[in-house]
Amino acid sequence: MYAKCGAFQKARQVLDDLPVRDVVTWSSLIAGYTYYGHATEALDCLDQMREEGLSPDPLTYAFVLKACGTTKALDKGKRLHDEIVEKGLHGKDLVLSNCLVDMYAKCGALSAAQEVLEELPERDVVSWSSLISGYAGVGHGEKALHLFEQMQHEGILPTSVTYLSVLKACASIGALDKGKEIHDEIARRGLLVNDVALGSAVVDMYAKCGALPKAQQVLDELPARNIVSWTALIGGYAHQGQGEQALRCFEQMQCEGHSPTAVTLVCVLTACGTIAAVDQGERIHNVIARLGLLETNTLLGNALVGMYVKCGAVAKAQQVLEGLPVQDVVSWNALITGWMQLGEAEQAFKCLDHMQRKGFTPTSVTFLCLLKACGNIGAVDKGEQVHDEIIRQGLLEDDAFLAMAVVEMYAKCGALLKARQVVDELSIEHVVSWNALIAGYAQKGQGEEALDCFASMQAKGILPDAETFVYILKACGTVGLIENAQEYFVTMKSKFGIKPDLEHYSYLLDVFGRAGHLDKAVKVIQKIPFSDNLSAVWSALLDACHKWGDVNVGKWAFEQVRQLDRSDTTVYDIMGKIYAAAGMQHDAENVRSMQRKNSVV
DNA sequence: TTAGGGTTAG
Repeated sequence: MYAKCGAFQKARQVLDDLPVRDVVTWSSLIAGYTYYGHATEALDCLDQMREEGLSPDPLTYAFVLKACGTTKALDKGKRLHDEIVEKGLHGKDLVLSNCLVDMYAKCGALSAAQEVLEELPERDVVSWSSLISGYAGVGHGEKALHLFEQMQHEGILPTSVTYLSVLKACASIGALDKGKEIHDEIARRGLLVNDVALGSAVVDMYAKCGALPKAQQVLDELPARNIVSWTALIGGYAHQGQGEQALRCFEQMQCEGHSPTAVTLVCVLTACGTIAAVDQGERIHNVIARLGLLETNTLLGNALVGMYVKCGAVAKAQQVLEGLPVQDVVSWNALITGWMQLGEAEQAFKCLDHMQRKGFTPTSVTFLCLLKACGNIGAVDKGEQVHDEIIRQGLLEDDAFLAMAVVEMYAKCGALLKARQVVDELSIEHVVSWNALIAGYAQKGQGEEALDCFASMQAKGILPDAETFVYILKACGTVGLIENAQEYFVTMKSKFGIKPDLEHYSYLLDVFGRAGHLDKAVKVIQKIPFSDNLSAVWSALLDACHKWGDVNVGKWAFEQVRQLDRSDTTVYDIMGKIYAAAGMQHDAENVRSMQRKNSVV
């Protein structure tokens, strides 16, 4: 009774005073500890009962396995598994077997969890849900959805708990269509009526898939909503950069009488950061300080530092960080990012020094940021020091993005030979580091070298991606390789299955535009299969018309673009220049007056 | 006795 009420001291005292103790006594205490999240104490009790010569029964095992899961005590869990097998309990007691699946899943040993499930003579929705939850929890959404299919194939009906994990899986991989399907199924089964958690998970799924109007609609129509449902929506808006919407929801939520939790406040701070709403952020900061939440919550402290950083108030961020009761490497990284973004590489390195003196070890994120700072200001020496440190820590071996950042740093500093050397010496080759190198050559106008890299990477068996072709086309433009560009544009789809996007069309058009082949540039623009955000492409064509003095194509392009978007004033400027350069002052003046009228409207 | 919703740095 005492254990169940969470009165552990009293429960323990009663147990200690008992003249005779048995498995049931101990199990009750262990159950209490486990239930209230005191996993370490639960595991200690197991050792103590063994010292008294008592042997755990299936019930005891169930509780301690749960404790192993919450503390990620995989080794201990494995030993218990062995014991259970030795005692012949495995496969006899489905509840116990499910606890094993769950223990492995929670410890991240997902293949072990799956193995246990597959060996079971019979399994139920809990066995499957445990495994699915494990995969969904670490972001392996595809795998989780696949297991969900398999479960249904065995004729097992999902429960609300299963759906929670499946929705999480959809959210983690942005599987909107699948998520919608699940939502429909849940609604059809009437499960949303009295399950706030499930409703929140649906809101979260839509929000994480970027379908915010739908997320909002679901929240509005929920029979019951709580702080979690609101937080999911606010977090969704914040992540999509829709800070105003997030803050509006935050207001509405409070009007409905829900008090924010630390998690809500983290999301709201993120929202403030996306729209640089430093005043609002400061108000939240005051609320947090008043409630004393920073004492216990590092995440909130980090979010606060991140908010000031994103608002550009980096000095303030530093001040806040220094005053935090608990700091961690994330807040330091946020600060270093802040200085980097302001172009203050010196300050960024000072922070590195500071954090190391405080005993924090820099992570890949720290190095990524410092490399960016060096690249931005061309500090190749500093960059080389960072590179050496990364090698010393052995981080280049398994982090392709860090390798890419090293290459990018050297390339941006103009040390292209060094960049090439790094790529050649990488133990794990990945397309992103080649992309950084090719981009570097393209940026410096060394088109031939860029194409040479492209050949080398393919010779090594690395497949190009969409980004590779962006830089390849750009490289062709810098040296006027028209035929090559056309060929690459065709083969990226035919040979590599990469559908060209707007950026590819823009660079192809630019190749022709730069070379004066305006007829070909026009053909490119006519072939673009999308209609949104085309103004930059039209501007590029007009620029080319200006460069080559082609009034006719210019006039045609000008009319087309005016039908698309009359508010874009830059095209009037260019058209005016084209007329003026051709000596057509009257037409030039006409365009300018159109522009004036337009800006009045 | 078994599965469970919202959060930070690039």
